[in-house]
Amino acid sequence: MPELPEVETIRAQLEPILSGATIADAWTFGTQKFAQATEVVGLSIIDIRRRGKYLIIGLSSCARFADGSDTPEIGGAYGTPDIADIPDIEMIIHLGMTGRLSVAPPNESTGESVDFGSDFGGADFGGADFGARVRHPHRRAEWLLSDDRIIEFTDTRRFGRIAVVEPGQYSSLATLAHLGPEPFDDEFTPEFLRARLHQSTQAIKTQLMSQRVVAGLGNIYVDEALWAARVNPRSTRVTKAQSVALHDSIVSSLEAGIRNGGTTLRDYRDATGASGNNQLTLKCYGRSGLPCLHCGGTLARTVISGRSTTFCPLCQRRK
DNA sequence: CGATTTCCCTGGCCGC
DNA sequence: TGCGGCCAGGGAAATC
Repeated sequence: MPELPEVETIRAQLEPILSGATIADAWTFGTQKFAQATEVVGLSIIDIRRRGKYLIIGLSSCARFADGSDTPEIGGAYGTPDIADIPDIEMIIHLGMTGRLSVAPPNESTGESVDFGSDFGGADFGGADFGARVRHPHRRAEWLLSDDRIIEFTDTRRFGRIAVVEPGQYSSLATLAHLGPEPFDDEFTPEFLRARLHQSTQAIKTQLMSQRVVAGLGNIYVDEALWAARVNPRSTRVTKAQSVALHDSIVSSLEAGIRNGGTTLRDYRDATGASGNNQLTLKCYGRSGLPCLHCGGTLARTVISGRSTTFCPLCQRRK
């Protein structure tokens, strides 16, 4: 499931190849969750940023860049734009559980049908601008670029979402509107973490999953971070020492995820179609019944706010 | 208003 | 081999 490291991996791959591209046409699967994808036709991509698990694609009707040219200068870290303009429009993409983004080259974009393999059997939705084209059966949106490449959004389980908004106007996306700080920002400190956790009586895992305390954690990285910090997922309070350990483990588990190209358990692929490698480094998630790598006890499974949770009953005792 | 529960989706897997 | 049932889970909506 794409969490912050997976979304960041995809963002870093897409920004250099899509900055400056102009969207010539768009197609969407016929449901409300993806319908707004067509509202960006005619606009140019000026940057691709990320907040938590949300991709934010900045678009302008008249792309101008900081150096005065009409082409972007690539190289900014974490989507920092080198563009003078503030986007006219933002397209927000959430990958949900199974969302994938990729960019098809021109020779696969028009003309002959694309062979997706015998198990797909996708229907031909060919239109005038996209040409005759067999779409993957779980394709939810496509954007045809003026250079004939196609941005493809595929989402088997349709938990993803696409929204087009005025820049910074996120009231239609409640979670994004109330998103906590980025885990790598200076604002996110052990003191901040502890203070925010103590504002609610909900279980720590529930709070971290809410995105309101800190942005970007999902089920995998939450379980990893709580285990590494030896904090019980049902705790409602943390000591100062625990807040330091938990802050550190949140940051380091997410950094490891990025460094390893994301976690592929089943569905996740990056923008090139490649699997990540972080699943090889997981020490807690999915290991219930196996030995705890801290204390040798047996990791247990429970359910917290409807989510499968793995933890060590011995070294993650409630305090 | 905050906390909790339900629902959306589909493919993979299990047992019979 | 086929099939019913269950599980995975981010986030929005409904309910408590």
